[in-house]
Amino acid sequence: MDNFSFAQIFHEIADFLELKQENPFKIRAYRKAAQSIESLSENLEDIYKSGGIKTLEEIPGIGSHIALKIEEQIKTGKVKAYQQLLKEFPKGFLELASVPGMGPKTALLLYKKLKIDSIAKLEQAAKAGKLRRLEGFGAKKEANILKGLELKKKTRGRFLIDQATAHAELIVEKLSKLKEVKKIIACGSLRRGQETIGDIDILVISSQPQKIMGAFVDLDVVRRVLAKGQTKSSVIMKNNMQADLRVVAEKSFGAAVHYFTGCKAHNIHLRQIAQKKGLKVSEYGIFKGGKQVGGRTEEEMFSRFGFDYIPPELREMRGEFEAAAKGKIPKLIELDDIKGDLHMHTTASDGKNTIKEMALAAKKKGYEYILITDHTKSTRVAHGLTEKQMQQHWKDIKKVNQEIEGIEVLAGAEVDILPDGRLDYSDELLKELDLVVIAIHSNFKMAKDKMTKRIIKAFENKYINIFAHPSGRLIGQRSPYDVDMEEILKAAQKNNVAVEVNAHPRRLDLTDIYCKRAKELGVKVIISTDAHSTEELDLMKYGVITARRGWLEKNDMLNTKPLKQLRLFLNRH
DNA sequence: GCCGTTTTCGGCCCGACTGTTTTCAGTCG
Repeated sequence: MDNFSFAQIFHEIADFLELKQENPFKIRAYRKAAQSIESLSENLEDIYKSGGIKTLEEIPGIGSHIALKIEEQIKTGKVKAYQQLLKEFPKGFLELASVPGMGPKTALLLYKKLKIDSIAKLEQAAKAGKLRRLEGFGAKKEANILKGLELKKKTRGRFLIDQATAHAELIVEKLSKLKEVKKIIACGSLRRGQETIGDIDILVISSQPQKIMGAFVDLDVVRRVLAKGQTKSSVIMKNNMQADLRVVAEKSFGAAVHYFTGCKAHNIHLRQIAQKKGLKVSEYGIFKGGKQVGGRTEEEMFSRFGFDYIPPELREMRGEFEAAAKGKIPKLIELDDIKGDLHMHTTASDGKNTIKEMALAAKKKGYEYILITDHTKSTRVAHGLTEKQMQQHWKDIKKVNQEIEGIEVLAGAEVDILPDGRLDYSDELLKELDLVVIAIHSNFKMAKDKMTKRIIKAFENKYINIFAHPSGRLIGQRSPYDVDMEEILKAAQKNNVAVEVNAHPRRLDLTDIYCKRAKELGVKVIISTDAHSTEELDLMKYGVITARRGWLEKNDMLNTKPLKQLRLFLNRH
């Protein structure tokens, strides 16, 4: 069973306990455990097998009780307490409480009074005007629930990071034109660089919050206003994404930007530390008694408690406080560190631009080198090249390289890993290429051990250099193939294969968690765009932010190095 | 249910907005 499925059980237990109005701290404990499991790079089952209950309890947020439940799941295939909860509540009941505007208490009340136990019944009752007659309800609340239902249907899931970025930039650009806006910044999961974004959080510094609120809810991208208060408003935009705006005074900037960036668990942890020191942290600052003693700058939110500055991408409660206390926060890689892009396509296969166009666009970005990596013959849907075509293509690349000054245009290919682990081209051809990228484009549904062997076999070819989009996932479209990533990374290290962080917002693959694991195992990482057009070369920033979330530094990467060094590392000189 | 440089028991972050209320509960982040 994968970690995500374990986490799901504990998330749901938390949801059920919330319905039962159990001790809120118990509920939080389950959620914390679930999040902790989600951020593990190693498989929970493997951790258990390596040292039993004891090793499970070493995981933060997992204590004796939850460790026993994990063991129970591994040994018996189910958790009794969880099964019990499933029996207690009708199927689909959890979904009720997740309707915007509803919560556990409302859901439970409606179940008791009106026997509502599904979304369909809720909609029926609300439309029939049955809710408004209940105590504590009114016409407005009923209407709000109907709107919540509508919203739930439309906003299926989360948004990709590039879409969210574009919308956040739009709001920031429009509001920053107001003279009352002193500072404006997009915070939340977007600032932390999460792979998908639920809603956009904007923080504004101003002494006239009312004016900002008015301008925000009147923006032409706004479809509906969810809430509008003195200092805080929420809207749904025309693309069905939610945006929240918060206004605070200058003296609270640091505290507010920290609070609004999150994540929640990170915030709670800092507030607990403050509490122990007799201080109080809120979005308004650090307080002693009633007096503000810090929080003007974000740096202060950490330094006041003896921590080094923690970059937003690391604020996920994955050990950042421990590192910050010891002065061990890495100096994270930046976009400017990237010296070349090693995965891109041209009109020769399924790209939109020619070799020359790609090269000129890359040169404009200040890159020292690029690697042209068109598809090989087995990827027929992407017009993969035969050996003969590839040899001609290789000549074309060399020609462009001679024509253009100031950037090295290298000849490569994105070579298919065939189902049996062999490669799509012969060694004779592979060794002619400057660098060889390999990837899987077919037979995604293999069994785990077979898929793992397939990839490791490909790694043993001495002419290959980079393993592209290692998990094969497409966010929101296709799950990763079933593979033992730990073994893959170890094999990559052994065979001197670099792994790719594919920067495309739909891929972001390796994920942050495996970036961190790759670093621990001494595997070199490369960030590439997999661009199919000159515009897509701009996607590099999303790969960089993913690598940052994986705690990676300039020296953990290969395409931050000059070409000579890069080739030396890959034994390709 | 978790956790410990005050603790193995007694704590557990903090504030905004809405709707239905005459002072607050529920939801959200």
